[in-house]
Amino acid sequence: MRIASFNINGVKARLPVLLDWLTESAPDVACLQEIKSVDDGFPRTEIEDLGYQVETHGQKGFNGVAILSKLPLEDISRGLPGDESDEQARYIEATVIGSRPVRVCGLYLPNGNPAPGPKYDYKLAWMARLEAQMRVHLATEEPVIFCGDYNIIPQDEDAATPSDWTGDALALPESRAAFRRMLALGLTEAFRARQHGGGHYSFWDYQAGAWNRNNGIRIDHHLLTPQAADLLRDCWIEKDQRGREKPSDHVPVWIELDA
DNA sequence: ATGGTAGCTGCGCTA
Repeated sequence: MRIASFNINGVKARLPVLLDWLTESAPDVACLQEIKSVDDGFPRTEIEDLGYQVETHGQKGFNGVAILSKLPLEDISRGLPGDESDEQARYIEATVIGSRPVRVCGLYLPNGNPAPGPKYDYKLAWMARLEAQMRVHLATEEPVIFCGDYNIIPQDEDAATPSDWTGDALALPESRAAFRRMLALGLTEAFRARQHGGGHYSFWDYQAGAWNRNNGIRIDHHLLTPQAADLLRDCWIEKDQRGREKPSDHVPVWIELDA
Protein backbone atom coordinates (compact mmCIF):
# COMPACT_ATOMS: atom_id res chain seq x y z
CA MET A 1 0.00 0.00 0.00
CA ARG A 2 1.42 3.36 -1.06
CA ILE A 3 0.11 6.46 0.75
CA ALA A 4 0.96 10.02 -0.28
CA SER A 5 0.39 13.24 1.66
CA PHE A 6 0.05 16.31 -0.56
CA ASN A 7 -0.81 19.92 0.32
CA ILE A 8 -2.26 20.95 -3.04
CA ASN A 9 -2.99 24.61 -2.19
CA GLY A 10 -6.43 24.85 -3.77
CA VAL A 11 -8.11 21.84 -5.39
CA LYS A 12 -9.93 23.85 -8.06
CA ALA A 13 -6.87 25.79 -9.23
CA ARG A 14 -4.79 22.60 -9.01
CA LEU A 15 -7.22 20.17 -10.66
CA PRO A 16 -5.23 19.53 -13.88
CA VAL A 17 -2.07 19.00 -11.79
CA LEU A 18 -3.94 16.73 -9.38
CA LEU A 19 -5.48 14.58 -12.13
CA ASP A 20 -2.12 14.21 -13.90
CA TRP A 21 -0.47 13.26 -10.62
CA LEU A 22 -3.14 10.69 -9.71
CA THR A 23 -2.82 9.17 -13.19
CA GLU A 24 0.97 9.10 -13.36
CA SER A 25 2.00 8.48 -9.75
CA ALA A 26 -1.15 6.53 -8.88
CA PRO A 27 -1.14 6.48 -5.07
CA ASP A 28 -3.37 3.88 -3.45
CA VAL A 29 -4.28 6.53 -0.88
CA ALA A 30 -3.82 10.31 -1.11
CA CYS A 31 -4.30 12.63 1.86
CA LEU A 32 -4.82 16.17 0.59
CA GLN A 33 -4.53 19.41 2.54
CA GLU A 34 -5.57 22.98 1.76
CA ILE A 35 -8.30 21.97 -0.66
CA LYS A 36 -9.76 25.48 -0.06
CA SER A 37 -13.19 24.26 -1.06
CA VAL A 38 -16.50 23.36 0.49
CA ASP A 39 -17.50 19.71 0.09
CA ASP A 40 -20.06 20.55 -2.62
CA GLY A 41 -17.42 22.39 -4.65
CA PHE A 42 -14.90 19.55 -4.60
CA PRO A 43 -14.26 18.05 -8.08
CA ARG A 44 -15.48 14.66 -6.91
CA THR A 45 -16.58 13.04 -10.17
CA GLU A 46 -13.34 13.80 -12.05
CA ILE A 47 -11.41 11.99 -9.31
CA GLU A 48 -13.91 9.16 -8.93
CA ASP A 49 -13.52 8.57 -12.67
CA LEU A 50 -9.87 7.68 -11.99
CA GLY A 51 -10.99 4.94 -9.62
CA TYR A 52 -10.85 6.74 -6.28
CA GLN A 53 -13.26 6.86 -3.40
CA VAL A 54 -13.43 10.51 -2.30
CA GLU A 55 -13.99 11.68 1.29
CA THR A 56 -13.74 15.39 2.02
CA HIS A 57 -13.86 17.72 5.00
CA GLY A 58 -13.93 21.19 3.53
CA GLN A 59 -14.76 24.78 4.37
CA LYS A 60 -15.18 27.98 2.43
CA GLY A 61 -12.02 29.63 1.17
CA PHE A 62 -9.38 28.20 3.50
CA ASN A 63 -8.02 24.96 4.92
CA GLY A 64 -9.89 21.74 4.09
CA VAL A 65 -8.64 18.14 3.88
CA ALA A 66 -9.57 15.05 1.89
CA ILE A 67 -8.75 11.36 1.59
CA LEU A 68 -8.76 9.73 -1.84
CA SER A 69 -8.42 5.95 -2.03
CA LYS A 70 -8.42 3.18 -4.62
CA LEU A 71 -8.98 0.75 -1.74
CA PRO A 72 -12.25 0.77 0.22
CA LEU A 73 -12.57 3.31 3.04
CA GLU A 74 -14.56 2.64 6.19
CA ASP A 75 -15.48 4.51 9.38
CA ILE A 76 -14.77 8.02 8.09
CA SER A 77 -14.47 10.62 10.85
CA ARG A 78 -14.26 14.37 10.24
CA GLY A 79 -12.74 16.93 12.58
CA LEU A 80 -10.21 16.71 15.42
CA PRO A 81 -11.86 15.97 18.78
CA GLY A 82 -11.34 18.16 21.81
CA ASP A 83 -12.93 21.52 20.94
CA GLU A 84 -16.54 21.68 19.80
CA SER A 85 -16.15 25.40 19.00
CA ASP A 86 -13.34 24.81 16.45
CA GLU A 87 -14.82 25.39 12.99
CA GLN A 88 -11.61 25.00 10.96
CA ALA A 89 -11.57 21.92 8.68
CA ARG A 90 -8.15 20.44 9.28
CA TYR A 91 -8.57 16.75 10.11
CA ILE A 92 -10.08 13.57 8.66
CA GLU A 93 -9.68 9.88 9.43
CA ALA A 94 -10.61 6.71 7.59
CA THR A 95 -9.74 3.03 7.72
CA VAL A 96 -8.20 1.75 4.48
CA ILE A 97 -9.07 -1.86 3.75
CA GLY A 98 -5.88 -3.26 2.25
CA SER A 99 -4.37 -6.71 2.72
CA ARG A 100 -4.60 -5.56 6.30
CA PRO A 101 -6.55 -2.53 7.52
CA VAL A 102 -4.70 0.71 8.23
CA ARG A 103 -6.22 3.73 9.98
CA VAL A 104 -5.16 6.84 8.04
CA CYS A 105 -5.42 10.26 9.71
CA GLY A 106 -4.94 13.24 7.39
CA LEU A 107 -4.14 16.55 9.05
CA TYR A 108 -3.43 20.19 8.24
CA LEU A 109 -1.80 21.64 11.33
CA PRO A 110 -2.24 25.42 11.86
CA ASN A 111 0.58 27.64 10.59
CA GLY A 112 0.58 29.67 13.80
CA ASN A 113 2.12 32.91 12.57
CA PRO A 114 2.51 35.54 13.79
CA ALA A 115 4.02 34.27 17.01
CA PRO A 116 3.37 35.11 19.73
CA GLY A 117 -0.34 35.81 19.38
CA PRO A 118 -3.76 34.16 19.17
CA LYS A 119 -2.86 32.20 16.01
CA TYR A 120 0.15 30.71 17.76
CA ASP A 121 -1.96 29.87 20.80
CA TYR A 122 -4.38 28.09 18.47
CA LYS A 123 -1.53 26.11 16.90
CA LEU A 124 -0.25 24.89 20.26
CA ALA A 125 -3.76 24.06 21.48
CA TRP A 126 -4.42 22.15 18.24
CA MET A 127 -1.18 20.22 18.71
CA ALA A 128 -2.24 19.28 22.23
CA ARG A 129 -5.55 17.95 20.86
CA LEU A 130 -3.68 16.02 18.17
CA GLU A 131 -1.39 14.51 20.79
CA ALA A 132 -4.46 13.39 22.74
CA GLN A 133 -5.90 11.76 19.61
CA MET A 134 -2.56 10.04 18.99
CA ARG A 135 -2.70 8.60 22.50
CA VAL A 136 -6.16 7.21 21.80
CA HIS A 137 -4.94 5.48 18.64
CA LEU A 138 -1.71 4.22 20.23
CA ALA A 139 -3.80 2.43 22.83
CA THR A 140 -5.47 0.35 20.10
CA GLU A 141 -2.11 -1.18 19.14
CA GLU A 142 -3.23 -1.15 15.49
CA PRO A 143 -1.42 0.28 12.42
CA VAL A 144 -2.24 4.00 12.32
CA ILE A 145 -0.72 6.74 10.14
CA PHE A 146 -0.85 10.46 10.98
CA CYS A 147 0.16 12.28 7.83
CA GLY A 148 -0.11 15.77 6.47
CA ASP A 149 1.19 19.32 6.56
CA TYR A 150 2.43 19.64 10.15
CA ASN A 151 3.76 23.18 9.63
CA ILE A 152 6.73 22.10 11.77
CA ILE A 153 10.40 22.18 10.75
CA PRO A 154 11.61 19.44 13.11
CA GLN A 155 15.29 20.42 13.15
CA ASP A 156 17.56 23.07 11.62
CA GLU A 157 18.81 20.50 9.10
CA ASP A 158 15.25 20.38 7.70
CA ALA A 159 15.62 23.96 6.43
CA ALA A 160 17.99 25.16 3.70
CA THR A 161 18.37 28.48 5.51
CA PRO A 162 17.56 27.95 9.21
CA SER A 163 18.16 31.62 10.01
CA ASP A 164 15.17 32.53 7.80
CA TRP A 165 12.93 30.75 10.30
CA THR A 166 14.21 32.12 13.60
CA GLY A 167 11.18 33.25 15.55
CA ASP A 168 8.77 31.68 13.06
CA ALA A 169 5.92 29.53 14.35
CA LEU A 170 7.19 26.63 12.18
CA ALA A 171 10.52 26.48 14.01
CA LEU A 172 10.06 28.02 17.48
CA PRO A 173 11.38 25.87 20.33
CA GLU A 174 7.87 25.47 21.74
CA SER A 175 6.62 24.20 18.34
CA ARG A 176 9.48 21.75 18.03
CA ALA A 177 8.99 20.57 21.60
CA ALA A 178 5.31 19.83 20.91
CA PHE A 179 6.33 17.81 17.84
CA ARG A 180 8.98 15.93 19.84
CA ARG A 181 6.35 15.07 22.45
CA MET A 182 4.44 13.27 19.69
CA LEU A 183 7.51 11.28 18.75
CA ALA A 184 8.13 10.53 22.43
CA LEU A 185 4.74 8.82 22.59
CA GLY A 186 6.33 6.08 20.51
CA LEU A 187 5.49 7.29 17.02
CA THR A 188 8.00 6.91 14.18
CA GLU A 189 8.65 9.81 11.80
CA ALA A 190 8.89 7.82 8.59
CA PHE A 191 11.26 10.01 6.57
CA ARG A 192 13.69 10.38 9.47
CA ALA A 193 13.48 6.65 10.17
CA ARG A 194 14.69 5.89 6.66
CA GLN A 195 17.85 7.84 7.59
CA HIS A 196 17.68 10.37 4.80
CA GLY A 197 19.28 12.99 7.05
CA GLY A 198 19.05 16.72 6.33
CA GLY A 199 18.82 18.69 3.12
CA HIS A 200 15.47 17.25 1.98
CA TYR A 201 12.48 19.52 1.64
CA SER A 202 8.74 19.30 0.97
CA PHE A 203 7.88 23.01 0.61
CA TRP A 204 9.40 25.89 -1.32
CA ASP A 205 7.77 29.33 -1.05
CA TYR A 206 6.41 30.88 -4.24
CA GLN A 207 8.25 34.08 -3.33
CA ALA A 208 11.84 35.24 -3.77
CA GLY A 209 12.84 32.41 -6.10
CA ALA A 210 12.84 29.87 -3.28
CA TRP A 211 12.50 26.91 -5.65
CA ASN A 212 15.23 28.05 -8.03
CA ARG A 213 17.55 28.60 -5.06
CA ASN A 214 16.41 25.33 -3.40
CA ASN A 215 15.54 27.35 -0.33
CA GLY A 216 13.10 24.80 1.07
CA ILE A 217 11.84 23.34 4.32
CA ARG A 218 10.59 19.89 5.32
CA ILE A 219 7.20 20.31 7.01
CA ASP A 220 5.07 17.47 5.58
CA HIS A 221 5.40 14.33 7.66
CA HIS A 222 4.15 10.80 8.26
CA LEU A 223 4.04 9.66 11.90
CA LEU A 224 3.45 5.93 12.43
CA THR A 225 2.33 3.87 15.40
CA PRO A 226 4.70 0.98 16.22
CA GLN A 227 2.34 -1.44 14.49
CA ALA A 228 2.42 0.74 11.34
CA ALA A 229 6.19 1.28 11.59
CA ASP A 230 6.62 -2.50 11.50
CA LEU A 231 4.98 -2.41 8.04
CA LEU A 232 7.10 0.50 6.70
CA ARG A 233 9.01 -0.37 3.54
CA ASP A 234 10.06 3.07 2.34
CA CYS A 235 9.46 6.82 2.56
CA TRP A 236 10.33 9.38 -0.08
CA ILE A 237 9.62 12.91 -1.32
CA GLU A 238 8.37 13.43 -4.88
CA LYS A 239 10.46 16.57 -5.37
CA ASP A 240 10.10 16.87 -9.15
CA GLN A 241 6.43 17.85 -8.75
CA ARG A 242 7.60 21.31 -7.62
CA GLY A 243 9.22 22.02 -11.00
CA ARG A 244 6.12 21.30 -13.06
CA GLU A 245 3.66 23.75 -14.61
CA LYS A 246 1.52 25.67 -12.09
CA PRO A 247 2.71 23.63 -9.11
CA SER A 248 1.60 23.66 -5.50
CA ASP A 249 4.19 25.14 -3.14
CA HIS A 250 4.32 21.68 -1.47
CA VAL A 251 5.22 18.32 -3.02
CA PRO A 252 3.88 14.85 -2.19
CA VAL A 253 5.55 12.83 0.57
CA TRP A 254 5.09 9.08 0.24
CA ILE A 255 5.22 5.98 2.38
CA GLU A 256 4.99 2.38 1.23
CA LEU A 257 3.60 -0.15 3.70
CA ASP A 258 3.53 -3.93 3.65
CA ALA A 259 -0.26 -3.84 3.85
C1' DA B 1 15.51 46.09 5.80
C1' DT B 2 12.39 45.04 2.40
C1' DG B 3 9.64 42.62 -0.75
C1' DG B 4 8.82 39.04 -3.27
C1' DT B 5 3.89 35.01 -5.18
C1' DA B 6 -0.39 32.44 -5.06
C1' DG B 7 -5.41 31.20 -4.14
C1' DC B 8 -9.84 32.50 -2.91
C1' DT B 9 -12.70 36.15 -2.85
C1' DG B 10 -14.67 40.21 -3.95
C1' DC B 11 -9.96 44.69 -3.15
C1' DG B 12 -8.35 41.78 2.38
C1' DC B 13 -6.87 37.39 4.46
C1' DT B 14 -3.95 33.47 4.76
C1' DA B 15 0.14 31.33 3.81
